[in-house]
Amino acid sequence: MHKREAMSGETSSLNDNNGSNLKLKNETKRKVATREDVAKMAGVSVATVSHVINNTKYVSQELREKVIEAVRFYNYKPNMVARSLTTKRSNHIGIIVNDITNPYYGEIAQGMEEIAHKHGYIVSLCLASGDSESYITSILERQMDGIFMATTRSYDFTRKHIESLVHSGVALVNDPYGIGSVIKFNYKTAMDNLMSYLAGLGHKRVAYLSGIPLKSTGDQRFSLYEEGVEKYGLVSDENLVVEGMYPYSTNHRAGYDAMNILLSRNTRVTAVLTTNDYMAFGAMKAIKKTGLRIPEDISVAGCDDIILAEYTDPPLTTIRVPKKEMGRQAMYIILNEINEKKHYTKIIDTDLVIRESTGPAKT
Amino acid sequence: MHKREAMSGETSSLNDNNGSNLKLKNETKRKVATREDVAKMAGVSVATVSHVINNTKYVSQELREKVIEAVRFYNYKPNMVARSLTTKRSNHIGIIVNDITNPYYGEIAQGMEEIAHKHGYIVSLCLASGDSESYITSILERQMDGIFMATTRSYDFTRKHIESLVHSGVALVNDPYGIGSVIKFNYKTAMDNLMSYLAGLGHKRVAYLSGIPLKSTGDQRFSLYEEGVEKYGLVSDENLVVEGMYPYSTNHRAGYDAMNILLSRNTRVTAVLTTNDYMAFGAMKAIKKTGLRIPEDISVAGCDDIILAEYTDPPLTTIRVPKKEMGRQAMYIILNEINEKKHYTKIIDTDLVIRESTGPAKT
DNA sequence: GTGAAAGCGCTAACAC
DNA sequence: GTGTTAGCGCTTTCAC
Repeated sequence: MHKREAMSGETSSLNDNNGSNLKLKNETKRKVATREDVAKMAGVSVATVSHVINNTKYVSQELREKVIEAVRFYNYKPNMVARSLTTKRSNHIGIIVNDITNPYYGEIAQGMEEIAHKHGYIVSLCLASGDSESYITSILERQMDGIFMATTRSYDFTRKHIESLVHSGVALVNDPYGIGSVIKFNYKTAMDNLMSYLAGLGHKRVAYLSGIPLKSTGDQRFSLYEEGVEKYGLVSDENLVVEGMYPYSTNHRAGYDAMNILLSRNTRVTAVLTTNDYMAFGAMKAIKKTGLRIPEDISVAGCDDIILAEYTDPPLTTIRVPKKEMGRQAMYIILNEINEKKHYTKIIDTDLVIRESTGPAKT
Repeated sequence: MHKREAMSGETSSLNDNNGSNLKLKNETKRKVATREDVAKMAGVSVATVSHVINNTKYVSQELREKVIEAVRFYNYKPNMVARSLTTKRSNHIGIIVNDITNPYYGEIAQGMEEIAHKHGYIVSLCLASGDSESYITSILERQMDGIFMATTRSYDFTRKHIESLVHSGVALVNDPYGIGSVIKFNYKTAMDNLMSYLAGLGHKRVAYLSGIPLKSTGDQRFSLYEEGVEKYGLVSDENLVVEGMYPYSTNHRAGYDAMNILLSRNTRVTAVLTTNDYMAFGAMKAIKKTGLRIPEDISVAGCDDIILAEYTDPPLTTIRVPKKEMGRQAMYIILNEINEKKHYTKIIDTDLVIRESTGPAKT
């Protein structure tokens, strides 16, 4: 790493007082105006400054204007850290995601941030790949007001972890024990359409590639897959199911590996469903590598409909889920939960999107 | 939204004192143990508790153990908000990105978070699509220690904005005015290889699709493109350059639109370069839509090498940039800058990755 | 309508 | 080696 001279003039610029008459208690620290400076300049008390800033009590037009001017003069910004300390509200929420690299989570985070920002909240990233204990600690230490556990890995969190959050009054969405609020996608119609569509194309042996443990997580889509197999008279064979392995992941690599396992089982599979689109991409790669064609030899369907699903070779049949909307709704729930101390349940519908990665079963 | 009964038993559970003898000043607020509770239980002063927790002074083994036990008993976590107020360090940094939906930014954010988390920092998301002024305010209010402006839209921030950050002592990486530290990719070799490669394939009319204004941002890649055109004797024609339009964006939509503009100009183009992979995806879509083939009619090359570039139809030739590493290094720089009050410059090399979206020029 | 002052949980002198 | 205490910047009773 190349060091170079400080360009901002360091100490000299730090001592430049911007023309104001701030009294600096500590010359070496940041010198920003506080409510006291503002109060002094406006010739009022700090309480009054507080009231005009927060609109928390009527203040005469005259003083109000003086305060506003002083605020402007100093370019004064309230110190949220100090405020949080007294109000016990950090206006800081967290989103726990598997992998922010996956546009699926990116969209959720984006939707969430949109609403959070609009309401004066800030959202911090907690990556579920790390040590979950340390994130719990972080959430607690930072006095976060809420957490959206938008991760398939929420089972990494013990009941004790979650309870310590609840105990501290953290608003929870999608905790693995259903203690807080719940928001989820409803795959029922979309999955039924998908299974019916595949059955209609003559598929008998449809596989399910999962990146996560199936039973413990109660994956709704897997249940619907099983129902579909039954309903449409498909072959029920546990060799057609590839479960995730520790350390569970649902990326393209996981899809690639799962598909190779499936192929090695010689199941005469003609269609595969995956946990998400990323896994579908990996599965497609594995299929092509063996010289098989999509969809002529094997049809592939993903889930999520991330942007890229449209651009793959061939374009991916998948289930479209309103990701950004989930982020927004999760934030609304957290906002409500913080204020009302109530829990909510929200179900969001999904759709089947048919593209070219699925076609008639090989005869 | 369906309301349902609070499942956690609300007030009753909030009054459940967990067996501890915390004195609750305010029964309706969160009741978490403070250092005072811990001190009392351990029979020491609050200062001593502080010292064992922060390892800031020697404390006798005996007291140390007592403190640790009390900490464990209460499951005590230091209140970072209070700590920040006194230390004037929030251990909170921000990353400003265009679009967290783009895996390019996802990877950067992930690398950053990895290092941040390891050092007790938390990273918050600031989406550049929103009102930049409000993010500046937020950064200031929250007393953030540092900001990585990992966005092509940093020109949205005025000099005044940036100076207010500097003035408050916020460590800056990649601010648009070069006041703070700088981290960037070096495209020189990769771009030269790409231009030489295309020239070798017989391409004479190579286009450049940008999502951002070209001159003002000083896009290094565009300069290198121009150099390459010169060096390899390609056709220099401003019709081959499509500049971004306000509101600038570099997503697949922007690529689609830019490609359509290019096609409408009848330039007999045989190869196109784009600002990033997302734009390349859009460009490919536009090309295919007109019935042209890739790469037989038009070659396409992107930049970034996001995961999906490998899976498109056809797989995309692109420039591989170590995104996660940039995130890590940016965080290291911020860490250093916070402690050393120095600025740094870091250049990261990139590579050309040739896939099937580029081929011989149409004759 | 406005101000004084207590207190949020912590750190860092400074005493002892 | 350990304890006391004065703030950090803010909100919020409670007087005036």
